[in-house]
Amino acid sequence: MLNNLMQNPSALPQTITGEASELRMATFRLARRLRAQRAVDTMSDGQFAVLAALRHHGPHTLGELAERERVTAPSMNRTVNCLEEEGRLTRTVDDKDRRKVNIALTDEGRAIVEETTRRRDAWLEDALSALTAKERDVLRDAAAIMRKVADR
Amino acid sequence: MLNNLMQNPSALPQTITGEASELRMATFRLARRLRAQRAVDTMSDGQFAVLAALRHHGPHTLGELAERERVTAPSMNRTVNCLEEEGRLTRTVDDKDRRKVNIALTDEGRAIVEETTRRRDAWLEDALSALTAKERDVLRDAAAIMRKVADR
DNA sequence: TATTGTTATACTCTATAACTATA
DNA sequence: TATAGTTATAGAGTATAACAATA
Repeated sequence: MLNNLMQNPSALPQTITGEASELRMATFRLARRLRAQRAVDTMSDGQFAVLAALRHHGPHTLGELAERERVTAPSMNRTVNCLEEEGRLTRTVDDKDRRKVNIALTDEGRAIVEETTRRRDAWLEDALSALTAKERDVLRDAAAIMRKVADR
Repeated sequence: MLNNLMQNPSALPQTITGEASELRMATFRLARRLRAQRAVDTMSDGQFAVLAALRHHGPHTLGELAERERVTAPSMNRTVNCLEEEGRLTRTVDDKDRRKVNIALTDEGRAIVEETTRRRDAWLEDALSALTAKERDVLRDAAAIMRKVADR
């Protein structure tokens, strides 16, 4: 292998190029199928992302939510207004700094996140159960590596 | 393993449940990072998806594009209008059925798809090059399995 | 005076309903 | 009469600029 590389410096990059394309396409395709599984069909991805952030990272101020989801504060304000009207989260003024609002999930909001998560995992579990034990091992190892790649 | 299953029928499903969650989160996270790499920052995901469909599956009628992207015909019409005005695709009336329009990429449209693809793969290649050969093998095998799961 | 959130306004993308042209 | 596409119109999500409340 090292020898091959010295004779042809592009051998490794070429292999990685093809592998990257395959992984990119497979990732997009699987993400698309998973995203289609949701508890509330009428909710946008942006709205669901807010509920999921609150579920996994606890209460946020408006500014924190906007930064996490990479939208402007007015835009996040509108999304939060919709979710508040629908009873999926609550706004309360912060006691220590009364400029801030603390945004937290209601039980209903939490239930929506958990039900969507459950449906996505159920769909995927069903698919995994049709694979061989060896194939599942590969995917288990791959998941850890993919997270490392995505979070770097 | 079989013995274990017979003594405890939930052993396999529990393993798959955790594995499914890990794979779901890793897939979403990697897809998000990949999607952020694009050639034209002002183009929406919906617009890019149309160009990519034309690039990979050739010319489409308006109805075919709408069905493939799961939007309504008026909605697709508007997206196609924008892309046509920007010179990224062409509309031509079908010779055999003059109700239909054939929509095809221009050279500029094709270049945008290819440049975005190139950027995403370059980002991913860079990440893969930091992994061990064994880790890349796992991802290569996983990509094939993920496609099988997504396409079933 | 700076920071946090909100309101005003406008543009894009989505939808449904109505319309035009062609088969 | 049915089908393919388009136009009319409205609702949701995004943005920037201006404003209000608090630190």
